[in-house]
Amino acid sequence: MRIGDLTAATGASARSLRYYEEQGLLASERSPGGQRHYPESAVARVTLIQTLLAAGLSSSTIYDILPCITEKAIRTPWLAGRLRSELARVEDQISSLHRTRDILAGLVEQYAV
Amino acid sequence: MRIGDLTAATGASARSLRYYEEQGLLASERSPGGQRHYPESAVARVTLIQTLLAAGLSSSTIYDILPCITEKAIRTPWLAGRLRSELARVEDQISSLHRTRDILAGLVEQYAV
DNA sequence: CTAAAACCTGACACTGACGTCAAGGACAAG
DNA sequence: CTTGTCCTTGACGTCAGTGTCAGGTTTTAG
Repeated sequence: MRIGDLTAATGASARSLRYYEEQGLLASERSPGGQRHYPESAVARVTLIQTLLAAGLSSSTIYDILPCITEKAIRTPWLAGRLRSELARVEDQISSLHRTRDILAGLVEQYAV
Repeated sequence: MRIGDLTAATGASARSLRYYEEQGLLASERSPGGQRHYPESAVARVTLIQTLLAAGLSSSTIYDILPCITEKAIRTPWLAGRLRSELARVEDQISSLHRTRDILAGLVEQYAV
């Protein structure tokens, strides 16, 4: 598939897809004319990237952990620590969001009365 | 208290406090010489602002909803809708974070084996 | 009174994930 | 072959929250 098909399939803009490639998150083959071609699996990969980005992971963090999602063989102590610290960060963020949700929910409830 | 005391009490930088004021999130009295003075209640207010910012609310959104946190009398249909939509956004973000947490936790578990 | 510390405004810098525009090349359909 | 659509690279713009620096004023301690 070409880049237009991938944008249609994932909702990511062409700009974003090129950016992901620039950051090493997404690979592409090139046609003789230089145009990008993606395998079907790229759809899932882009979806995953979007999920992680939406969770506040930076592209460089995603760059670090993506390989160990797709190829399970890569296990280094450094990577394990990286994963754990990102997990901790995400859990912190979740509890922070819970606090905010409770604040907002309380307000909404007051309004409903 | 002066701005230095407030930074000490909240951890927010002086720059951030001035920014909050610029955005209408935080009020201050001025001394004859023009220096900011805050009431004790400013500590709680800044803490709240930081919580909401950390949850990804924009300063303009916080500007909208802050009055109805501190003064409960303000109830308009528009504001109620605003609150509900922000609540929905936060809850979406929480579930997105849960997905990411599950991904990371699964990886960490694989590594632990 | 004076020196030091704290504060002021204004402005520019930065980061990250894009949007957007320009100027041109690639490619399928007719 | 041509036309229209899709694609390319490169570069600059954006936004939000904050860092930081400059040059000047205020407040506090001694």
